[in-house]
Amino acid sequence: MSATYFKPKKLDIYILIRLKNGKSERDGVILDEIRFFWKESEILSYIEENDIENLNNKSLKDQGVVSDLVHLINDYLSGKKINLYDNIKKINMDLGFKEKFRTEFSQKVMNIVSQLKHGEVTSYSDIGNELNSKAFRAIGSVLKKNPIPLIIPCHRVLGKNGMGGFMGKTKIGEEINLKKNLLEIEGVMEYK
DNA sequence: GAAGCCATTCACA
DNA sequence: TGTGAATGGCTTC
Repeated sequence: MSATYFKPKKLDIYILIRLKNGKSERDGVILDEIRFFWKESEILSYIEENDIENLNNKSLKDQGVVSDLVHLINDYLSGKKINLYDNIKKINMDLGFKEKFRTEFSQKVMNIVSQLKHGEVTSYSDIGNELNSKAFRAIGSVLKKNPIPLIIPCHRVLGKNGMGGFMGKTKIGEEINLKKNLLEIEGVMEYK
């Protein structure tokens, strides 16, 4: 397990990236988690609490992959119309999709969300319709557990009557503002 | 297994 | 607007 963090040029936040090596030698690097922080000190205590070793570890098999990912995220946040989900495959980084989402339902939800294009938004009920399910709230529950926001663009899922939640929160706060910021970067104006 | 939790939605006042 | 019921999958015990 290793981690690195950086401050993107365009947003006043810190982004922590956690990685782990695949099970076998042949496997590449698996993206374990992406997490946002508003203060540098919060990252350090999070790392301590979760017993993360090797911050900015240089021994990870392929450090190039990490800097590629940081570049990709910076490009995306600068307004370039790239789809991180598509691009991450090109840099030989694995998402550990099946490991992260174990139930059929959550895999289907995440599949739909990860197919959303840059600037495209949907709603919890639209996803439900696609799955022939009325489990709108369950869809929210799945998205809440998304450990790799940005890559799986859960910020592109809005409620029928407004923003909906983000990162576990439903009331307007820093988290939801970040969701708004991301949508603004993508040029999405049709939300309240 | 059952109860309780949810990043929702819709109808009705 | 605002409340309250319906909803179904997931987590926790």
